[in-house]
Amino acid sequence: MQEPPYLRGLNEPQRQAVLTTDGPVLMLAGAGTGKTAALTARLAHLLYTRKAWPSEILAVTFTNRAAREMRERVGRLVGDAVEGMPWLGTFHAIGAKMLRRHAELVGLQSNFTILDTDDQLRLLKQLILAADIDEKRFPARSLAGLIDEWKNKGLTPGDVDAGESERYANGRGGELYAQYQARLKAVNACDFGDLLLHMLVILKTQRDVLELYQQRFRYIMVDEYQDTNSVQYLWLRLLAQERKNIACVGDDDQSIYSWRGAQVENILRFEKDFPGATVIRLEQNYRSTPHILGAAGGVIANNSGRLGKTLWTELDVGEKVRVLGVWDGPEEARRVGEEIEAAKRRGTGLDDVAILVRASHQTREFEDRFIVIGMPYRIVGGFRFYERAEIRDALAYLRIVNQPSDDLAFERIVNVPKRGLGDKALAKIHQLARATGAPLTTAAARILDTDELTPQARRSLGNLVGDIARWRDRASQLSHAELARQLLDESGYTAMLQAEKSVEAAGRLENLTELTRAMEEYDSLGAFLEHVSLVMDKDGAVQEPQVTIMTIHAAKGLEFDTVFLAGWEEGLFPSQRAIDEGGTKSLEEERRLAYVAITRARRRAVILHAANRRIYGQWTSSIPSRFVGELPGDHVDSETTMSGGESLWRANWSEHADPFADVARGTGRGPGWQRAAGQTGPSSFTTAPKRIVESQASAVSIGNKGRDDLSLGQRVFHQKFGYGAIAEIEGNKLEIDFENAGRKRVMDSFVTLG
DNA sequence: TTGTGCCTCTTTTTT
DNA sequence: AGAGGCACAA
Repeated sequence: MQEPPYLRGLNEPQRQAVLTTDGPVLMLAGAGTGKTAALTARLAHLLYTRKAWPSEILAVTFTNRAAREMRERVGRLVGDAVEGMPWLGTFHAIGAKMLRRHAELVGLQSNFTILDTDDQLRLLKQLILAADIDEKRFPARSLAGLIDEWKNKGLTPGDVDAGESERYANGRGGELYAQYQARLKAVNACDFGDLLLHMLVILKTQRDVLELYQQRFRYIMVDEYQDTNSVQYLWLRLLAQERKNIACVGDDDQSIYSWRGAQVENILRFEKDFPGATVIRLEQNYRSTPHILGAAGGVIANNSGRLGKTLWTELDVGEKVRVLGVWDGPEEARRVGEEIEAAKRRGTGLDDVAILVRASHQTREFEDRFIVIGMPYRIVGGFRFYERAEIRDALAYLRIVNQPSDDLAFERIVNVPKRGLGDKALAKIHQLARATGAPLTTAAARILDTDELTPQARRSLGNLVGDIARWRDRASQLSHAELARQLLDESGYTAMLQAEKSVEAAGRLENLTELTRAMEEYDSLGAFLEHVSLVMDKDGAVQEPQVTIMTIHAAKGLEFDTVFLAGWEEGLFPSQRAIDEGGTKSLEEERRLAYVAITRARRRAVILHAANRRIYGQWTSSIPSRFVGELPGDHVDSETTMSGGESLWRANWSEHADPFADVARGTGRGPGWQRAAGQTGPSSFTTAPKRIVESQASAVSIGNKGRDDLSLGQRVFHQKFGYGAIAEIEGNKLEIDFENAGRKRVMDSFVTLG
């Protein structure tokens, strides 16, 4: 008998994970052990053997990216059947889908709006103000954080006890939470947390609904189980209670989201929660070399309370992990740039290279450097497309057209662009709205008939109200993309950006064009708005090969041939906060982060640490991370560009302007020093390190063909810096006085004639 | 109502 | 350093 195609190439434990379909299954899958392959094969198996119809499988992931990937891979195995899988998606997408069907059970209408964090914060600020609480002492942000935490734990306002309530404004936390929920209901909206919490309440209180879903979902699969929080856990437990066919995949060593409410305990406790569970360990790693696994394993071994896995691989031993000590942040960026150029010459594609950092601000140093040397790069994360102000503004306009009662959208755009409708006018509209129980748009229309507003404000508001009414009329006749374009023009939004004439404004205009283009792919305005609320990312167009720069968090689940791990210094990684506040738990999470970081690499990993770094604008001397010290010696090579250790740094001072002559320097002996000094003891600073590497003077330029279209004084345009005039030409390097960015040195290949 | 200068704060951020 | 918030002036 021929075995089905989806089993091809799977190892024994993977097969077991695929074929053990019934009863609870816990799949402990270490980094790079092919868990997605096993998971998708399992899905294919369920469909192939007719154990379930596509619509009878609940498959949840955390990220849209993971959901997309799973959909694609299952599609490859079973073809179109995947199209019929309505319940494959993120927790939030699935929550939203269910909630729209049962919205009335929690007092919402099924076309409720999903608020973004901006709206949420604005709403909370209003409540805080109304409650006469000093927002300086008790910031809206912390209340938002607290409410989010409660929702993550599955607590409704009624469940918040005095002790919890005490955490905000002397015990008024619970009261404000209740008010917030009431306001959300009033404007027919909910936040991200509600998508899960409302559904949990429904499942808990409505027997028939629970039974409906328990019946429907013959099989449940959960990816990244170590990252589930309490609501998600409670959800799953309810849904799986009846059939108990639940398969969870995870890796306790990769739990890095506790600050978002994730409970590693969920995975540690699985066998207790689901008695009789089959536990399957995936330990064969297909991704990394033995040295990389050895280095990662050595670090993570310092954590306690692990379920424990031993990764092994059949791959060749490969290169050792390199630890590279440098003078300061700029040198770190310079060195990485040089290394990448060298790797490129050896044939490594730039798409195979990533730089991983602990905190997003670290990306900047690399960005600056890469612009200078002309290294193509992309930054993942940071500002996401749909979180940009201009996109949110545009969306708010669309929301107000789509949903007249969307008060928060109205507030957002009422004075953007500036229409002379400030706090005063808005307060009056609010007052009328409250008095009549009408939404803000209605109140705004009514207030025009009164003499509440100044003539100027009245005229301005009249225009806006008329505009909105007109757009609403057109909504039925025009495509929504076309509507968006007209709306942006007629509202004056486009004009506002055009008037600004800055590089940023030009970028914003482009983003808006991109937005309207993206809208064309959706059937209706409603469908598009649902997409943007839930899928807060944009699949960027594939283009030329680029180096990827991102945070370690963003890199989870990805892999690269060569990985640079920057900024392994005490205070940066592990972060100062983890050191100061969270105790062992936080430090262990940082260590897991280090583990995730190292295991992203297939063949080469380079860990960097700088002796000096500017933190909050202040030059600070730093010592290598304790995690550097935890790397096992047999898997690591250490180098430093500061030859001879500390004593010779002074010689370097003449070459660098010493920016912190007055900063007290520590002893230089700290957690990571032993490793950093090249496997020598803490007392042997005078011993020469294993290898001395001199920093190259400057980077090699790429694309060296000179240009004959450039001359002094020529006006040019640069992607990042905008318009400027050439002040100096030196080979293919230019000095340009930018109108907004000042004088910068850039490669000629990066400018176009302005 | 809008523009300004000072003060504070600063991790990570899948949804 | 750099952004965002807030109090005050025009």
